Amino acid sequence: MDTGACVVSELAQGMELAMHLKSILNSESSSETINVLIQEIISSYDRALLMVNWGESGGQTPPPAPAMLSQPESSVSIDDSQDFNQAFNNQPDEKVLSKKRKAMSTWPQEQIRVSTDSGLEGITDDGYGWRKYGQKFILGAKFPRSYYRCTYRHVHNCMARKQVQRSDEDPTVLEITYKGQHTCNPAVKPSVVPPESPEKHEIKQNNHQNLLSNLKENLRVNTSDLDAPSSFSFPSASFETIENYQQFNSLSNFLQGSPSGSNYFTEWGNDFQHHDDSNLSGMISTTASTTNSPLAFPSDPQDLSANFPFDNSGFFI
DNA sequence: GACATTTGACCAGT
DNA sequence: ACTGGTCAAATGTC
Repeated sequence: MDTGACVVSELAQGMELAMHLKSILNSESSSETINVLIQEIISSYDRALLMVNWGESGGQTPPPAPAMLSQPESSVSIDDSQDFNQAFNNQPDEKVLSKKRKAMSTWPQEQIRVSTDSGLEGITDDGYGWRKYGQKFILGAKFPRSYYRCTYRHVHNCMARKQVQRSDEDPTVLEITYKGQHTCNPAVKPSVVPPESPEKHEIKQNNHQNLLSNLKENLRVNTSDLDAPSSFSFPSASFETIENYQQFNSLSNFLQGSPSGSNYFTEWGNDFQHHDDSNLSGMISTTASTTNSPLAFPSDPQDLSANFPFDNSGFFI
């Protein structure tokens, strides 16, 4: 099956699952059933997105779905790579400092590219807290590389790290490399982090609603043209002055979900706007896969069920 | 005061 | 020796 057909199949399956979900949300189904359905919908779109990306990069069929949009604690089966788990389990003891860096190079690694041109600030937020611990100009690169580690490194001995670098070719693209796996669980964060204030909760809810309404208004998937993935359009918004490094750095920090930034934008961004020229793979591309993607889908069943934006012809309504 | 970022210095790998 | 990655003191923000 070619990429386009696979994408259509995945999207169709997602739509079917969404319909099913919508129907059972009106009945008295268990929350477990609902969660399973939601996870399957997410996985389905996840695979479709991967296919689009791989299709564009060479028209190949993607590797087995890594469920890049799924949370690690998902109850649905995820294609957990054995290599990944082995590498994860072999994370070095921090005491062995002399061999630490060498060992770290073998940690599971995932690189994604996120375009800041999309206005999808929240798309890089993976629900984890990150703390910047360094910045360095890399030889041959126009822009500095920023180093982040998990905020709960000491609390949960979480050794997850990530590096963020602006692309030389396209300054609006952030290349984010994740190293290691979180051993902290975002679900237990409230024991460490104070509960969200009502104001923040309201902001978050508004973002959900903005997301959905803007998706409905602006996002269209032309299923008849899926062999040309660029037709899968995501919107665009203007970026700040490129030459101003400080501005970029501030934006970068904002994107990384630092507590002073946008931890509250945990879903697919909050400011979709229509733009015909941007394309999905330019906005997001994955060059390696793990089960712990930074990309998050709305997890609230209400958000997913409300006016799920496909019609029968495969278009977003 | 607590916590985050910045940035020069230091360390380890090649 | 060079480079990338990390540390930690200084500084900023809430």
